Amino acid sequence: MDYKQTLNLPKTDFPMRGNLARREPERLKRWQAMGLYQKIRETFAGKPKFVLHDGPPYANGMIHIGHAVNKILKDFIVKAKALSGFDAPYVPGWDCHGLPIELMVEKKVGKAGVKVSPAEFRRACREYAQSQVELQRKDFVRLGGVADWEHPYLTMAPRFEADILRSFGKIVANGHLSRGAKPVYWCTDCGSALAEAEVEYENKRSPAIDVRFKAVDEQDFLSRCHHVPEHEGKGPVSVVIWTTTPWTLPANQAVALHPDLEYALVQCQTEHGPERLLIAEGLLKDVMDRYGIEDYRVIAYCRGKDLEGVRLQHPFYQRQVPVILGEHVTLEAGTGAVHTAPGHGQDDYVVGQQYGLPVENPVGSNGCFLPNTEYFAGEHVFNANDHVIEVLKEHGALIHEEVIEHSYPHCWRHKTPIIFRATPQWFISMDDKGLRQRALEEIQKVRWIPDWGQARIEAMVENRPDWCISRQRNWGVPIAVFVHKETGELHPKTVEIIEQVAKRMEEDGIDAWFELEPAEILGEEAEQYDKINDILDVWFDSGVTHECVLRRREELGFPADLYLEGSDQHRGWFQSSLLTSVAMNDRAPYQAVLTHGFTVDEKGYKMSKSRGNVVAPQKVMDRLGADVLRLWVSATDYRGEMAVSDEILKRTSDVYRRLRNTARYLLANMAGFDPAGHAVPHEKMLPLDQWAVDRAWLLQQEVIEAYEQYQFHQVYQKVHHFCAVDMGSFYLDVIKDRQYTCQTDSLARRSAQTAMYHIAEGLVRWLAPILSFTADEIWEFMPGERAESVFLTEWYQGLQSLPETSAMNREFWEQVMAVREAVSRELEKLRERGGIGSSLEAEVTLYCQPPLYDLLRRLEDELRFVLITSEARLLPLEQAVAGAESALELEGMKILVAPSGHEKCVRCWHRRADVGSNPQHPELCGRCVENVEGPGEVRRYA
RNA sequence: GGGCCUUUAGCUCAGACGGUUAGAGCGUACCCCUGAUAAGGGUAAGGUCGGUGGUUCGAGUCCACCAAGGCCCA
Repeated sequence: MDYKQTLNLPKTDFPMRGNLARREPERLKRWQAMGLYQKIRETFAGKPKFVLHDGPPYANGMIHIGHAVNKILKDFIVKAKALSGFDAPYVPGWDCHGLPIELMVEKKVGKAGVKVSPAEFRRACREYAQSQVELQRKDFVRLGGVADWEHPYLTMAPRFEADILRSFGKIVANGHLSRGAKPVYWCTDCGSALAEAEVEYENKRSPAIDVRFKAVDEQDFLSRCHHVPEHEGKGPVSVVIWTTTPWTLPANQAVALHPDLEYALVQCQTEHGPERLLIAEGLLKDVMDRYGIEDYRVIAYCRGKDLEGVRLQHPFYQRQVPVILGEHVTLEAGTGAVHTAPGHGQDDYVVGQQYGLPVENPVGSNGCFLPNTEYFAGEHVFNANDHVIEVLKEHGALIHEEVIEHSYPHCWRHKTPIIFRATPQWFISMDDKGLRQRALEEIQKVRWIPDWGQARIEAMVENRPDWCISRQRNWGVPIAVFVHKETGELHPKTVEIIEQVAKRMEEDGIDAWFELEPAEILGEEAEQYDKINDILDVWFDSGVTHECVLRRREELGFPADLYLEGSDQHRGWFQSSLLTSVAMNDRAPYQAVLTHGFTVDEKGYKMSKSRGNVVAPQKVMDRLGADVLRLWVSATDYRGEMAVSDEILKRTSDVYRRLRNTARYLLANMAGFDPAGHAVPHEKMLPLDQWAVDRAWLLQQEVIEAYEQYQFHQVYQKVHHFCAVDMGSFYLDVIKDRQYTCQTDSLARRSAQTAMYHIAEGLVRWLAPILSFTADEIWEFMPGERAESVFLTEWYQGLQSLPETSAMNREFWEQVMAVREAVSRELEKLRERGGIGSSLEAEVTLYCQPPLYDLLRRLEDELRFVLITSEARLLPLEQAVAGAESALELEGMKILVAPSGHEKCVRCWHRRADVGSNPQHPELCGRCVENVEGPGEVRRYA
């Protein structure tokens, strides 16, 4: 007789292999067809809200793995929050304006205003951005995130553009706007500013000159130095600067020294007679060699900081300039003293801001000095170099001149050298209305994850200069203001005008401003005003999504519960959002900010094309599936760098298979199980099954806690450990016999099935945020009535804990497992000796002292099922025979294992003395006979 | 060059208050099973905690410096 038919073997259609690359896209279609996102919204309507606000990726190029990490982490949170009973909407967005898109479009259609009209150019930008959004959306959707992909926010939507402008208007109304000047790359041939990306570095020959700046008050100067005894010296005292751009000297406002560098005052003889020159000590020899001076002597020393504030005479203008301090001063070249013209250099500008130096710019847009520039009016700056040198000579200020070749920025278009030129710009002032102070206060109130994020953004906000928000570009939201032609003041009704323009922009987008006739708004006043054509920095666009998205979308709300981006956004979006929100709302736009690290390769190096270590998310999804990618994200502690490599993904796939197979085995054992009719009440379940549910109950607390703390790698570790150890290695292995051999509808079997059912209900939800595709697939195979998708449910409430007072409580099973391990070790030894193969071929005798003896006694004759041996005898330790091995790590126990001498029951594979005792069933053991045609075996414990 | 951060077995992670032979899972090796089978079970071997120097009776765990990486600046 084929007794196999009398067994309850596992059976399921749930595939063992995920086949994710093929199956995931099918499931995506189903989600889309059923309107999953909408269904989730409806299901959770009315629950407390949790708003995770999506930071917009820039709409340019294919998504890389960093994008994937970011979106997947967000999805974990949104899904876990739903399971915890929150209404957690997620509206994705894209950042659509800005220079990178302009540059891409320039390549295609040419420069705005040159080959195409600005209006056409903007149209082309809009089309390009839209195409990039589609490209990226496709990949984002593939990742499996639940989001309102049909209705994302785009910063280039007309309504959005209008709201950006309105946000700007609020900031103006609150008095944070200021106008100033700032040096930018400037091509005198283009007659316009260049972006950094439009600058190329090439070699150029330039004059390199050394110039004296005489001390106005020599006594003051000398009193700050440490003198070498008996060398007072004589002649004028000067600080010497070195520059390769003589033409910037008319705009000089200061001389910068490094605060901590050592400077030497040198007595020497020049064509002007005896004099004293200040040079950085570390460059002294080089400088003297350059000047050809052999006879010199140091007569005093000082640190740069000793001279702060000393007044110097400008070399040819009738004005004095201060000595200032800057960390940017180096000993790489020159004299260690840096001529500072804030209107003509980035460093100079920054340090000039700190000292409140004027940002003077005597150079016109064509590169010629303005008419009121003494000596040089009308001359082009590069031609003026010689003239400047002449004037310096006339004033006795030139010490040395030569010509050098060096790397110098050039216009990528004209290939001509460019200059730094201060131009009028708009700023959000950090201090005029206390924005910096208020922002710092708001930072305190936000929860930063990890907590060092707070120190990081604090330092940045403390030190940042005013935010320059204007750009002289085409693809962006206009700074829609009018400035009085003579006074330079904003129109008194600027705030109202902005709202009028915003209304027009709701219909026509940004073109509404560029095509606006000023008279339409200003009437007769139009004559007196200039219409500003600058656009806003794109960081402003994304920085006001709290206004344009959170406040505009009904399902969201201000402030957000969470912003979540890469750690680079402390300087970027977190800060731009904070500053605009404080400027507009006087509070931070978020309650909490979470940052993740960047992806690196297995050696910890950043990913780059040149290194060839780039891992493309598309490839991972095509080869291994989005769920494996998601599992990798969950497994990695995102607080530091996140390493990816083939091996790491391989390991991740291994874990995936383990999780999948655990779920599959649970499903396979629930074949024919209907929870409504077959579920066993908790108190009637066998103690071992109660224990298994208890493990799940405990784990669920930890899983929920880990999700709440955004510690996804803990979820990963714990759930995996549960599947591999608690379930695979112990519980599921032990209950096989009971599952397979007991009667189909017996309590023994239904009890285990009930446990597996509860465990599966828990497991499918723990996995859902991470293995979204797989969990939803498992969901479909689960028995019982249930919602359409796992994402429409909350945490499973059917798990119960095991009472501490139970005779077989947690501690009891812990001991049993320790015994089991000890027995396993002995069985392994026996196996190595060739004594047995399967553990069912063995019999084991345990010689124990109390309390272990009493503990194991409780299992009665079911101990053998826990040990998966054909016999398990329990005897007092005193009766231990020779050959019984002491159990390691277990007090008072000896173990004797031996091959069973009995026949193997063909049905349950146990070797029992009673095999064949029933002539009707000569191949069966006693309990199998009972299970096959009797009332069925009774199990009480395991 | 500066600010912030990371560095524990091949991989991913644990390691309050400094204190027994540094843990887990995976992977690996070997064995078993063939009624989870492109599955499942067992046993074992792998770290001295990036490096150096301190504090301490005692440090992966505190301090200093260095190294290799990362983000953001310059």
